[in-house]
Amino acid sequence: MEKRTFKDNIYTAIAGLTKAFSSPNRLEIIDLLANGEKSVEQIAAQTAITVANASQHLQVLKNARLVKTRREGNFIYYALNGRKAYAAWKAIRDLAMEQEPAVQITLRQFRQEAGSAAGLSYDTLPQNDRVLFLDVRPLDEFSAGHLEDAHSIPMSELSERLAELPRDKTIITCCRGPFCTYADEAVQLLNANGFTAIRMEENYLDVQILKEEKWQN
Amino acid sequence: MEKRTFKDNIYTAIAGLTKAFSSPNRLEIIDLLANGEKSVEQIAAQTAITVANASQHLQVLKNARLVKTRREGNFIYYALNGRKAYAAWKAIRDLAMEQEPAVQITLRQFRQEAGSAAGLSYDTLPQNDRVLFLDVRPLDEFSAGHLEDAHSIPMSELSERLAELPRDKTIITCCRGPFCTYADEAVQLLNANGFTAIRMEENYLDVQILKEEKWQN
DNA sequence: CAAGTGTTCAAACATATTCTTGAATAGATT
DNA sequence: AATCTATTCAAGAATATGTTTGAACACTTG
Repeated sequence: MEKRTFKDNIYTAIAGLTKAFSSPNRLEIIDLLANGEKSVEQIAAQTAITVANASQHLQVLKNARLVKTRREGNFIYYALNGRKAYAAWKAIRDLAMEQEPAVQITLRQFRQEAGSAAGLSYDTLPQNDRVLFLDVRPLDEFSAGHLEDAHSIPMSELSERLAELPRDKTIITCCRGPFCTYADEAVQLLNANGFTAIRMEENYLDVQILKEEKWQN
Repeated sequence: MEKRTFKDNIYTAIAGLTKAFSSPNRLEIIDLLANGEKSVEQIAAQTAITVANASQHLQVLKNARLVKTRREGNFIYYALNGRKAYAAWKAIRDLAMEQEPAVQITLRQFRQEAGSAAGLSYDTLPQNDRVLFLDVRPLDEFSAGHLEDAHSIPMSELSERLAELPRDKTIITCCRGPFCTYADEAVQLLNANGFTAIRMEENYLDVQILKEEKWQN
């Protein structure tokens, strides 16, 4: 094989993969699927994408092997395909948060308006009995994976279940990650009700990766 | 700010970044620049891209803040902008090598024809005096950064400088990374001349990241 | 200041990508 | 077998992207 042919083939193949990452809608889908499998309808409902369009994006992701499918009854559930697929999305996300001004500005402005200020990074958080980790994602996402010591109250039920929460601890709200707004809404609600709440920046997968890296060495 | 506006802005901004990664030519440029700064002409010469086209791709990369520039005399030198930019490219590359059949097949076939078989990963390599690390990249790239204990002979000079190499050690050739062919050519030349040579899979930056991760924890 | 060199720009063309709409399909339920 | 439901497909319009070509620009050197 020619040296040039080799390189062309390699970089073209990888570009096929990165193209799957290069649409806002697909990024939102990836970010969503990182929190557990979802049907096409569920995905369409949680994003501003129509069902047909979501289906097409999912085909693109599937052809790039970024997602895998599972059928159950009438539903086809899509899920992220493998740890490295998430790792790639995380690397891109981290890069954007570090050096993409539009991302930084938008994040800062939204958080400021939402009253949730800057989120805290997991590894700067105290791990003692003065804090409570509160996962406000829908229950099925919590079931699919969560921080060991997290308490679950889906955002949709939070206002009715405030009694479950301690008033003498700092509540760390966690959700789907830095671009998810559940944790911001939770912080707002909790602070308005006399609790002390802060949002965590990462999602549980990020924390898991962090811990694995620590163990590994 | 509306929740929806927030997410649209965020994911659109990040997609702007990933689009910069989504062209074969730009990926080749990124992979090249990871080994040290280069002028537009140099980049065009090392790839199959015309100067004008390379310049345009570089503008795209610059707008995405993936590369930075430095002027010296008549030349403008482009370099990768920051560790996270490389980390993102590496995450994508690793993902592709793990689960993109086209990449795996092309790599295997090329290496087989080149007689360099499968490359070895740095962390599986013995670090004793039975091996010699031989960096066959051009001298300026070696100068920009290399493995501590590596010996440098640019591929273009290798055939005339074989006398410098020991016949009683295993020679580990290293170059720009898994998609660079210098190390394969070197292995072929060395084996044909009675040396024992194997190519290393990673480049020096990958090894550096690997070592940092070990130190960190 | 003129000439030379490296780089960028602008226009034009061909090709890809995205979203919408409405119909088709595959599997489950009745 | 007929019906229902979730999902996918197909076609078309609007927009975006990649490459080539030739000219323009910016800086250095004579």
